[in-house]
Amino acid sequence: MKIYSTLSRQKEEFQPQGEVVTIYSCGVTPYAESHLGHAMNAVIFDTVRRYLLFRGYKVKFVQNITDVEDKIIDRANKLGIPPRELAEKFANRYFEDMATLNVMKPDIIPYATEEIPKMLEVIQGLVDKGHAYAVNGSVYFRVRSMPDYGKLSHRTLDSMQAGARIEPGEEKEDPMDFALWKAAKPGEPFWESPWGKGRPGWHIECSAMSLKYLGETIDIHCGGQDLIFPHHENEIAQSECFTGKKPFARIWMHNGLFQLGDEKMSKSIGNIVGIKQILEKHSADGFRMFVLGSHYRNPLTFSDEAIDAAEKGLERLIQAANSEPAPVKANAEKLDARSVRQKFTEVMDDDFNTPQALAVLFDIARDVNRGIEQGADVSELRHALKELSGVLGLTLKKPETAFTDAAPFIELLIKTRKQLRDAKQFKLADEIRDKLLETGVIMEDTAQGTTWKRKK
RNA sequence: GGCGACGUAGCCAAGUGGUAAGGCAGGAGUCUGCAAAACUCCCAUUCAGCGGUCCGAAUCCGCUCGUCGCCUCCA
Repeated sequence: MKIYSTLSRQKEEFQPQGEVVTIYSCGVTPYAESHLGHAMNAVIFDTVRRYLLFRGYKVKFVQNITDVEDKIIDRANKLGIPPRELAEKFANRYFEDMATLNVMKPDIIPYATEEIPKMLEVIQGLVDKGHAYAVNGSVYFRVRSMPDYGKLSHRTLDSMQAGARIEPGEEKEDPMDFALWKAAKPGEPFWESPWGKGRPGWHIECSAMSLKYLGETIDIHCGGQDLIFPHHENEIAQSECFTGKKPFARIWMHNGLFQLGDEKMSKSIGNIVGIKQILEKHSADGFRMFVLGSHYRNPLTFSDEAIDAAEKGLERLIQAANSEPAPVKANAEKLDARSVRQKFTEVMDDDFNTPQALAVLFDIARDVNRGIEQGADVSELRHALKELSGVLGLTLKKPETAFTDAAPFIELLIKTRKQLRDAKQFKLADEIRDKLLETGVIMEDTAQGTTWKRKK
C-alpha cells in the first residue's frame, strides 16, 4: 500500500510501526457552524481510516479540538459566555454534522484547554534545550535553532524572510520565531505557567496531544493543505526538538481545498458554505460521492450541479444494492466478486484512489443488474457492492420515505391502479401515476409488480 | 518577490512512458400498454500551446499562455 507524503513529496510504501496505526488529525476551532471544508476533510480521512480497517489494520485515531484561540475568545466575549461553553457547543454541532455524513467519531478527542500541563512540559523542555526563549511572559520557538526548519513546506528561512508579508516581531529574536506561550492580555482566559499567566500558542497543542496520546512518532498526521505552513511545520519543529527523535510523523497527508467558483473557500474571504445548508438539498451519501469522486489531494470546486450529478450516479448504486431479489434460474451461474474486490483494493492501495474505487462500484452495479436480467445468482456481488461502498462510507440506503404515514394509501392507489391497468384503463392509471409524482412519489412498474419510492 | 499545484470530451473527473477509467448530460435501441428503472450500442485519433528526448509521451525536459493555492486566522 502506497501513501503520498507531503514531506518526501512522493508516494511511500506504508509501513506502520506496530500493531496499531496511529493517526493524528488536526481538528477544528469551533466558534461557528462547520462548513464544507470541514466536511471534505473529515470525509476524506474517515475514508482513509475505514480503508485501513478494511485492510485489517487496527487504527487509533486522535482528533483535537482547539478550544482556546483568538476568535473563540472574541466571539464568546461578544456573546457574554465563557469561551469554553461556546467551543463546546460548536464542537458538539460539528460532531453531529459529521455523524450525519457517516464520519466515524475519533477514538480520542482531546480539548486543548484540558492538556495545558502537557503543553507546559513540552515548552519547558524546549526552553531547557535552548530551542525556545521567554520574553515578557511569552515564550517563542527559536526557528534558527533547528537546521531543517522548513522541510515540510519545502522552503528555507531565508526565502521566507524575502517575502513581503512578514511583520517584524517586537520581542522576537527572529521574525519567523513563533509563540509557544502567549502572555495573558486583559479579558482573556489564562493559565498559570513558569513564565506567568498566559495561554498556549496555536501549534503547541497538537504537538503535546500527539505526544501524549500517540507517542513520539506517529504513523500518519493529516490535515488540510492550508495547514502545511505554518501549523504543521511548527508542529514538527516543536515535537522533534523536544523529543530529539525524528520523524515526528512518518507520513504527512494533506487534502486539497474546496474552491468556490474561482476562489478558495475561506473564512477571510467570507464565502463559506455551511454543511447544514448542503444537507438540506443533498443526501449525505451524495455529498460523499461528490467528494470522493475527485482525488483527495486535488482541489475540488463546489457546485450544486456537481453534487446533483454525483447524486444521480449514486441512485444507480442504491438501486443495484437494494432492488427486489429477482427469481434465480435453476442451476444459475453464481457470479463471484473476487476480481472486483481485487481491483478495488488495488486502486485504493495506490494512495487512496477513490475515483477509481467508485468506478469499480459502478462496474459492480452493472454486473448486478445484468446478472439479475439473466437470472444469475448475484447475492455475492451485491454483498460486495454494499461492503465496498461501506468502506467508502456510503450507506446506499434509500432516501427515507418520510411518507410512512402515507404508505398504506399509496399501496391502496397502487392496487387500484393495477385493476385499472388490467382493465386497460390506461388513461386513469397514468393519471394516478402522474398525480402521485407531483406529490413526490415515483411509481415504477416492474416484472415483480409496482414499487414506489420517494422523489429526491 | 519566494515556494508549490493545476490546465484531459458539453460538465465533473481518473490515468503520470506503451497507445485515453468512471459519473452526469446527449443520441440510438431492447424491455414496457405508455412511462420509469435496468440493459445494449454510440459519444476525446486526442490530453492548454510550441519545441525537445525516446522505438514510443497526456505522461519526461524546456519555453509560452492561463488558472489556483501557500508565504496571515483557515480543513
